[in-house]
Amino acid sequence: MRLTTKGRYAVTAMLDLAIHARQGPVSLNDISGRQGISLSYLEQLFSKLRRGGLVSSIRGPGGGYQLSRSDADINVAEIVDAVNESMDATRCQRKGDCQDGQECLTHHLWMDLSDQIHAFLSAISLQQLIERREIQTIAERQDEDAAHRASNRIDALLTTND
Amino acid sequence: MRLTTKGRYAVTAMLDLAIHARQGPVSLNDISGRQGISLSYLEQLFSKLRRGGLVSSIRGPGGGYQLSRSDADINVAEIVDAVNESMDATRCQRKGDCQDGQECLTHHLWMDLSDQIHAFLSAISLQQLIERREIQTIAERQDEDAAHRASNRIDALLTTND
DNA sequence: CCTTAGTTGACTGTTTTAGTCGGGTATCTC
DNA sequence: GAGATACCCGACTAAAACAGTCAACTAAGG
Repeated sequence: MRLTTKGRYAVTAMLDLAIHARQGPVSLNDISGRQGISLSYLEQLFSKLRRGGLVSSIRGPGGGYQLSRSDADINVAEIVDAVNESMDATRCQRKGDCQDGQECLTHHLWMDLSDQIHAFLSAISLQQLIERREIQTIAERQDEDAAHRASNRIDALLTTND
Repeated sequence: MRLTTKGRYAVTAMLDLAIHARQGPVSLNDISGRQGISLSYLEQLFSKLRRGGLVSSIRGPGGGYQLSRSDADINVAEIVDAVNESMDATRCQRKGDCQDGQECLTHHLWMDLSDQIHAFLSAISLQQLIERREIQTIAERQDEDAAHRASNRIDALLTTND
Protein backbone atom coordinates (compact mmCIF):
# COMPACT_ATOMS: atom_id res chain seq x y z
CA MET A 1 0.00 0.00 0.00
CA ARG A 2 1.22 3.44 -0.68
CA LEU A 3 -0.03 6.99 -0.58
CA THR A 4 2.61 9.40 -1.75
CA THR A 5 2.90 12.79 -3.37
CA LYS A 6 1.50 11.36 -6.59
CA GLY A 7 -1.87 10.41 -5.12
CA ARG A 8 -2.05 13.50 -2.93
CA TYR A 9 -1.24 15.79 -5.87
CA ALA A 10 -3.91 14.09 -7.97
CA VAL A 11 -6.61 14.71 -5.37
CA THR A 12 -5.40 18.26 -4.76
CA ALA A 13 -5.46 19.04 -8.47
CA MET A 14 -8.89 17.50 -8.96
CA LEU A 15 -10.21 19.51 -6.04
CA ASP A 16 -8.73 22.71 -7.48
CA LEU A 17 -10.38 21.81 -10.78
CA ALA A 18 -13.74 21.27 -9.09
CA ILE A 19 -13.49 24.57 -7.20
CA HIS A 20 -12.73 26.62 -10.30
CA ALA A 21 -15.06 24.71 -12.61
CA ARG A 22 -17.72 27.37 -13.00
CA GLN A 23 -15.34 29.72 -14.85
CA GLY A 24 -15.07 27.16 -17.70
CA PRO A 25 -12.16 24.82 -18.46
CA VAL A 26 -9.19 25.08 -16.11
CA SER A 27 -5.66 25.01 -17.53
CA LEU A 28 -2.89 23.00 -15.91
CA ASN A 29 -0.89 26.21 -15.81
CA ASP A 30 -3.41 27.76 -13.43
CA ILE A 31 -3.51 24.67 -11.24
CA SER A 32 0.28 24.58 -11.21
CA GLY A 33 0.40 28.21 -10.06
CA ARG A 34 -2.18 27.81 -7.33
CA GLN A 35 -1.13 24.44 -5.97
CA GLY A 36 2.63 24.62 -6.43
CA ILE A 37 2.82 21.49 -8.57
CA SER A 38 5.13 21.47 -11.59
CA LEU A 39 3.38 21.70 -14.95
CA SER A 40 5.15 18.69 -16.42
CA TYR A 41 4.19 16.55 -13.48
CA LEU A 42 0.59 17.67 -13.71
CA GLU A 43 0.52 16.66 -17.36
CA GLN A 44 1.63 13.20 -16.39
CA LEU A 45 -1.06 12.94 -13.73
CA PHE A 46 -3.85 14.29 -15.92
CA SER A 47 -3.00 11.89 -18.68
CA LYS A 48 -3.87 9.12 -16.23
CA LEU A 49 -6.94 10.92 -14.91
CA ARG A 50 -8.18 11.32 -18.47
CA ARG A 51 -7.56 7.66 -19.27
CA GLY A 52 -9.44 6.85 -16.08
CA GLY A 53 -12.43 8.78 -17.38
CA LEU A 54 -12.43 11.35 -14.59
CA VAL A 55 -11.68 14.43 -16.69
CA SER A 56 -12.03 15.53 -20.29
CA SER A 57 -9.83 18.01 -22.08
CA ILE A 58 -10.29 20.94 -24.44
CA ARG A 59 -7.31 21.95 -26.54
CA GLY A 60 -6.24 25.31 -27.76
CA PRO A 61 -6.35 28.77 -26.21
CA GLY A 62 -8.98 29.06 -23.49
CA GLY A 63 -8.91 25.30 -23.19
CA GLY A 64 -8.07 23.14 -20.21
CA TYR A 65 -9.63 20.33 -18.28
CA GLN A 66 -13.14 19.69 -17.03
CA LEU A 67 -14.61 17.10 -14.71
CA SER A 68 -16.30 14.51 -16.87
CA ARG A 69 -18.94 13.91 -14.20
CA SER A 70 -20.59 15.99 -11.51
CA ASP A 71 -18.35 16.71 -8.52
CA ALA A 72 -20.87 14.85 -6.37
CA ASP A 73 -20.21 11.76 -8.47
CA ILE A 74 -16.42 11.65 -8.13
CA ASN A 75 -14.92 10.28 -4.95
CA VAL A 76 -11.40 10.41 -3.56
CA ALA A 77 -10.82 6.65 -3.85
CA GLU A 78 -11.19 6.61 -7.62
CA ILE A 79 -8.85 9.57 -8.04
CA VAL A 80 -6.08 7.87 -6.08
CA ASP A 81 -6.81 4.70 -7.99
CA ALA A 82 -6.60 6.41 -11.36
CA VAL A 83 -2.99 7.44 -10.80
CA ASN A 84 -2.07 3.84 -9.93
CA GLU A 85 -1.65 4.17 -6.23
CA SER A 86 -3.54 1.19 -5.00
CA MET A 87 -4.65 1.61 -1.42
CA ASP A 88 -4.69 -2.17 -1.06
CA ALA A 89 -2.89 -3.14 2.15
CA THR A 90 -2.34 -6.80 1.29
CA ARG A 91 0.83 -8.17 -0.25
CA CYS A 92 -1.08 -10.53 -2.55
CA GLN A 93 -3.62 -8.12 -4.06
CA ARG A 94 -6.35 -9.83 -2.04
CA LYS A 95 -5.69 -13.16 -3.74
CA GLY A 96 -4.67 -14.98 -0.56
CA ASP A 97 -1.52 -16.54 -1.99
CA CYS A 98 0.81 -14.44 0.14
CA GLN A 99 2.86 -17.33 1.49
CA ASP A 100 3.76 -20.14 -0.95
CA GLY A 101 0.34 -20.06 -2.56
CA GLN A 102 -1.46 -20.03 0.79
CA GLU A 103 -2.74 -17.29 3.06
CA CYS A 104 -0.17 -15.71 5.34
CA LEU A 105 -0.89 -15.32 9.02
CA THR A 106 -1.95 -11.70 8.75
CA HIS A 107 -3.84 -11.90 5.47
CA HIS A 108 -7.25 -11.22 7.02
CA LEU A 109 -5.97 -8.26 9.00
CA TRP A 110 -4.75 -6.49 5.87
CA MET A 111 -7.94 -7.34 4.04
CA ASP A 112 -9.94 -5.66 6.78
CA LEU A 113 -7.68 -2.61 6.75
CA SER A 114 -8.00 -2.30 2.97
CA ASP A 115 -11.78 -2.44 3.21
CA GLN A 116 -11.71 0.19 5.92
CA ILE A 117 -9.59 2.63 3.94
CA HIS A 118 -11.55 2.08 0.77
CA ALA A 119 -14.86 2.64 2.53
CA PHE A 120 -13.55 5.87 4.02
CA LEU A 121 -12.13 7.34 0.84
CA SER A 122 -14.95 6.29 -1.46
CA ALA A 123 -17.48 7.90 0.84
CA ILE A 124 -15.94 11.33 0.25
CA SER A 125 -16.89 13.15 -2.94
CA LEU A 126 -15.28 16.27 -4.38
CA GLN A 127 -18.52 18.10 -3.66
CA GLN A 128 -18.29 17.27 0.03
CA LEU A 129 -14.72 18.54 0.14
CA ILE A 130 -15.64 21.80 -1.53
CA GLU A 131 -18.32 22.43 1.05
CA ARG A 132 -15.90 22.20 3.95
CA ARG A 133 -15.23 25.53 5.57
CA GLU A 134 -11.46 24.96 6.08
CA ILE A 135 -11.02 24.07 2.44
CA GLN A 136 -12.93 27.14 1.27
CA THR A 137 -10.64 29.32 3.39
CA ILE A 138 -7.51 27.77 1.92
CA ALA A 139 -8.86 28.06 -1.63
CA GLU A 140 -9.58 31.77 -1.13
CA ARG A 141 -6.06 32.36 0.16
CA GLN A 142 -4.60 30.53 -2.83
CA ASP A 143 -6.66 32.60 -5.27
CA GLU A 144 -5.44 35.83 -3.69
CA ASP A 145 -1.83 34.70 -3.74
CA ALA A 146 -2.15 33.73 -7.39
CA ALA A 147 -3.66 37.14 -8.21
CA HIS A 148 -0.76 38.89 -6.47
CA ARG A 149 1.80 36.86 -8.34
CA ALA A 150 0.02 37.67 -11.60
CA SER A 151 0.07 41.42 -11.00
CA ASN A 152 3.73 41.24 -9.94
CA ARG A 153 4.52 39.54 -13.22
CA ILE A 154 2.83 42.33 -15.13
CA ASP A 155 4.72 44.99 -13.16
CA ALA A 156 8.00 43.24 -13.93
CA LEU A 157 7.16 43.13 -17.61
CA LEU A 158 6.30 46.84 -17.69
CA THR A 159 9.51 47.92 -15.96
CA THR A 160 11.87 45.80 -18.08
CA ASN A 161 10.16 46.81 -21.32
CA ASP A 162 11.04 50.51 -21.07
CA MET B 1 2.24 6.88 4.05
CA ARG B 2 3.43 3.42 3.38
CA LEU B 3 2.69 -0.11 4.40
CA THR B 4 5.08 -2.54 2.80
CA THR B 5 6.64 -5.90 3.43
CA LYS B 6 8.57 -4.44 6.34
CA GLY B 7 5.52 -3.50 8.39
CA ARG B 8 3.55 -6.57 7.37
CA TYR B 9 6.45 -8.88 8.28
CA ALA B 10 6.81 -7.18 11.64
CA VAL B 11 3.16 -7.78 12.52
CA THR B 12 3.28 -11.34 11.20
CA ALA B 13 6.39 -12.12 13.23
CA MET B 14 4.95 -10.56 16.39
CA LEU B 15 1.78 -12.58 15.94
CA ASP B 16 3.79 -15.77 15.48
CA LEU B 17 5.69 -14.88 18.62
CA ALA B 18 2.48 -14.34 20.57
CA ILE B 19 0.99 -17.63 19.33
CA HIS B 20 4.03 -19.68 20.37
CA ALA B 21 4.72 -17.76 23.56
CA ARG B 22 3.61 -20.41 26.05
CA GLN B 23 6.48 -22.75 25.03
CA GLY B 24 8.99 -20.20 26.29
CA PRO B 25 11.20 -17.87 24.24
CA VAL B 26 10.82 -18.13 20.47
CA SER B 27 13.92 -18.05 18.26
CA LEU B 28 14.04 -16.06 15.06
CA ASN B 29 15.04 -19.26 13.31
CA ASP B 30 11.67 -20.83 14.17
CA ILE B 31 9.76 -17.74 13.07
CA SER B 32 11.77 -17.65 9.87
CA GLY B 33 10.86 -21.30 9.15
CA ARG B 34 7.16 -20.90 9.87
CA GLN B 35 6.59 -17.53 8.25
CA GLY B 36 8.98 -17.72 5.32
CA ILE B 37 10.89 -14.58 6.29
CA SER B 38 14.67 -14.57 5.94
CA LEU B 39 16.57 -14.78 9.20
CA SER B 40 18.76 -11.78 8.47
CA TYR B 41 15.78 -9.63 7.72
CA LEU B 42 14.04 -10.74 10.91
CA GLU B 43 17.13 -9.74 12.86
CA GLN B 44 16.87 -6.26 11.43
CA LEU B 45 13.18 -6.01 12.30
CA PHE B 46 13.53 -7.36 15.84
CA SER B 47 16.33 -4.97 16.59
CA LYS B 48 13.79 -2.20 16.01
CA LEU B 49 11.04 -3.97 17.91
CA ARG B 50 13.38 -4.36 20.87
CA ARG B 51 14.38 -0.71 20.77
CA GLY B 52 10.67 0.09 20.65
CA GLY B 53 10.18 -1.83 23.89
CA LEU B 54 7.81 -4.39 22.39
CA VAL B 55 9.97 -7.48 22.88
CA SER B 56 12.81 -8.58 25.13
CA SER B 57 15.52 -11.05 24.24
CA ILE B 58 17.24 -13.99 25.90
CA ARG B 59 20.60 -15.02 24.53
CA GLY B 60 22.20 -18.41 24.34
CA PRO B 61 20.78 -21.88 23.68
CA GLY B 62 17.08 -22.12 24.38
CA GLY B 63 16.92 -18.37 24.08
CA GLY B 64 14.88 -16.22 21.78
CA TYR B 65 12.41 -13.39 22.01
CA GLN B 66 9.47 -12.74 24.32
CA LEU B 67 6.73 -10.14 24.29
CA SER B 68 7.64 -7.55 26.88
CA ARG B 69 3.98 -6.94 27.67
CA SER B 70 0.81 -9.02 27.62
CA ASP B 71 -0.51 -9.77 24.13
CA ALA B 72 -3.68 -7.90 25.07
CA ASP B 73 -1.54 -4.81 25.64
CA ILE B 74 0.20 -4.70 22.27
CA ASN B 75 -1.67 -3.34 19.29
CA VAL B 76 -0.95 -3.47 15.59
CA ALA B 77 -0.39 0.27 15.24
CA GLU B 78 2.58 0.33 17.59
CA ILE B 79 4.20 -2.63 15.84
CA VAL B 80 4.03 -0.95 12.45
CA ASP B 81 5.24 2.23 14.09
CA ALA B 82 8.22 0.52 15.72
CA VAL B 83 9.68 -0.51 12.37
CA ASN B 84 9.45 3.08 11.10
CA GLU B 85 6.56 2.73 8.75
CA SER B 86 4.52 5.71 9.69
CA MET B 87 0.90 5.30 8.74
CA ASP B 88 0.60 9.06 8.58
CA ALA B 89 -1.14 10.04 5.34
CA THR B 90 -0.09 13.70 5.33
CA ARG B 91 2.91 15.06 3.50
CA CYS B 92 3.81 17.42 6.33
CA GLN B 93 3.70 15.02 9.31
CA ARG B 94 0.53 16.73 10.47
CA LYS B 95 2.32 20.06 10.86
CA GLY B 96 0.24 21.88 8.28
CA ASP B 97 3.16 23.42 6.40
CA CYS B 98 2.60 21.34 3.28
CA GLN B 99 2.59 24.26 0.83
CA ASP B 100 5.11 27.03 1.40
CA GLY B 101 4.61 26.93 5.14
CA GLN B 102 0.83 26.92 4.86
CA GLU B 103 -1.78 24.20 4.70
CA CYS B 104 -2.32 22.62 1.32
CA LEU B 105 -5.81 22.26 -0.07
CA THR B 106 -6.16 18.63 0.98
CA HIS B 107 -4.42 18.83 4.35
CA HIS B 108 -7.56 18.15 6.36
CA LEU B 109 -8.54 15.19 4.23
CA TRP B 110 -5.25 13.40 4.90
CA MET B 111 -5.44 14.27 8.57
CA ASP B 112 -8.83 12.59 8.77
CA LEU B 113 -7.59 9.55 6.89
CA SER B 114 -4.60 9.24 9.19
CA ASP B 115 -6.83 9.37 12.24
CA GLN B 116 -9.08 6.74 10.73
CA ILE B 117 -6.25 4.29 10.02
CA HIS B 118 -4.65 4.86 13.38
CA ALA B 119 -7.92 4.29 15.21
CA PHE B 120 -8.48 1.07 13.32
CA LEU B 121 -5.03 -0.41 13.83
CA SER B 122 -4.62 0.66 17.43
CA ALA B 123 -7.92 -0.96 18.34
CA ILE B 124 -6.60 -4.39 17.34
CA SER B 125 -4.42 -6.21 19.89
CA LEU B 126 -2.34 -9.32 19.32
CA GLN B 127 -4.68 -11.16 21.66
CA GLN B 128 -7.68 -10.32 19.48
CA LEU B 129 -5.86 -11.58 16.41
CA ILE B 130 -4.94 -14.87 18.10
CA GLU B 131 -8.57 -15.48 18.97
CA ARG B 132 -9.71 -15.25 15.37
CA ARG B 133 -10.74 -18.60 13.93
CA GLU B 134 -9.12 -18.02 10.48
CA ILE B 135 -5.82 -17.15 12.06
CA GLN B 136 -5.87 -20.21 14.31
CA THR B 137 -6.41 -22.40 11.24
CA ILE B 138 -3.49 -20.83 9.40
CA ALA B 139 -1.23 -21.13 12.44
CA GLU B 140 -2.04 -24.85 12.78
CA ARG B 141 -1.22 -25.44 9.14
CA GLN B 142 2.08 -23.59 9.50
CA ASP B 143 3.01 -25.67 12.57
CA GLU B 144 2.35 -28.91 10.68
CA ASP B 145 4.33 -27.78 7.66
CA ALA B 146 7.23 -26.82 9.90
CA ALA B 147 7.11 -30.21 11.63
CA HIS B 148 7.21 -31.97 8.25
CA ARG B 149 10.16 -29.95 7.11
CA ALA B 150 11.94 -30.73 10.37
CA SER B 151 11.47 -34.50 10.04
CA ASN B 152 12.57 -34.34 6.39
CA ARG B 153 15.73 -32.61 7.48
CA ILE B 154 16.42 -35.37 9.99
CA ASP B 155 15.81 -38.06 7.35
CA ALA B 156 18.22 -36.32 5.01
CA LEU B 157 20.85 -36.17 7.74
CA LEU B 158 20.46 -39.87 8.54
CA THR B 159 20.77 -41.00 4.94
CA THR B 160 23.81 -38.86 4.12
CA ASN B 161 25.54 -39.81 7.36
CA ASP B 162 25.71 -43.56 6.58
C1' DC C 1 35.41 -24.49 24.55
C1' DC C 2 31.83 -25.32 21.48
C1' DT C 3 27.29 -24.41 20.02
C1' DT C 4 23.30 -21.66 19.96
C1' DA C 5 21.25 -17.36 19.37
C1' DG C 6 20.93 -12.53 19.69
C1' DT C 7 23.53 -7.81 18.03
C1' DT C 8 25.38 -4.71 14.94
C1' DG C 9 26.95 -2.36 10.88
C1' DA C 10 28.00 -2.16 6.28
C1' DC C 11 26.86 -3.26 1.78
C1' DT C 12 23.88 -4.03 -2.57
C1' DG C 13 20.62 -4.88 -6.55
C1' DT C 14 16.14 -3.36 -7.79
C1' DT C 15 12.16 -0.58 -7.91
C1' DT C 16 9.65 3.57 -7.23
C1' DT C 17 9.32 8.38 -6.75
C1' DA C 18 9.20 12.75 -8.34
C1' DG C 19 10.12 14.84 -11.31
C1' DT C 20 12.52 17.15 -16.15
C1' DC C 21 13.07 17.70 -21.16
C1' DG C 22 11.95 17.91 -25.76
C1' DG C 23 9.25 17.38 -29.00
C1' DG C 24 4.73 16.88 -30.91
C1' DT C 25 -0.66 18.11 -32.23
C1' DA C 26 -5.13 20.54 -31.94
C1' DT C 27 -7.50 24.94 -31.74
C1' DC C 28 -8.44 29.74 -31.24
C1' DT C 29 -7.60 34.63 -32.54
C1' DC C 30 -5.97 38.13 -35.32
C1' DG D 1 -2.15 31.35 -42.09
C1' DA D 2 0.94 32.89 -38.38
C1' DG D 3 1.30 32.69 -33.71
C1' DA D 4 0.00 31.70 -29.29
C1' DT D 5 -2.11 28.67 -26.17
C1' DA D 6 -2.69 24.36 -24.20
C1' DC D 7 -3.03 19.53 -24.26
C1' DC D 8 -0.28 15.09 -25.52
C1' DC D 9 3.45 11.75 -25.28
C1' DG D 10 7.73 9.29 -24.64
C1' DA D 11 12.20 9.11 -22.91
C1' DC D 12 15.21 10.13 -19.43
C1' DT D 13 17.18 10.69 -14.52
C1' DA D 14 18.79 11.66 -9.55
C1' DA D 15 17.59 10.26 -5.26
C1' DA D 16 15.33 7.49 -2.07
C1' DA D 17 13.37 3.36 -0.29
C1' DC D 18 12.81 -1.49 -0.25
C1' DA D 19 14.22 -5.99 0.63
C1' DG D 20 17.25 -8.05 1.66
C1' DT D 21 22.58 -10.27 2.34
C1' DC D 22 27.01 -10.82 4.69
C1' DA D 23 30.44 -10.83 8.13
C1' DA D 24 31.97 -10.27 12.52
C1' DC D 25 30.87 -10.04 17.41
C1' DT D 26 29.00 -10.96 22.13
C1' DA D 27 26.52 -13.63 25.66
C1' DA D 28 24.78 -17.89 27.73
C1' DG D 29 24.44 -23.01 28.38
C1' DG D 30 26.20 -27.64 28.48
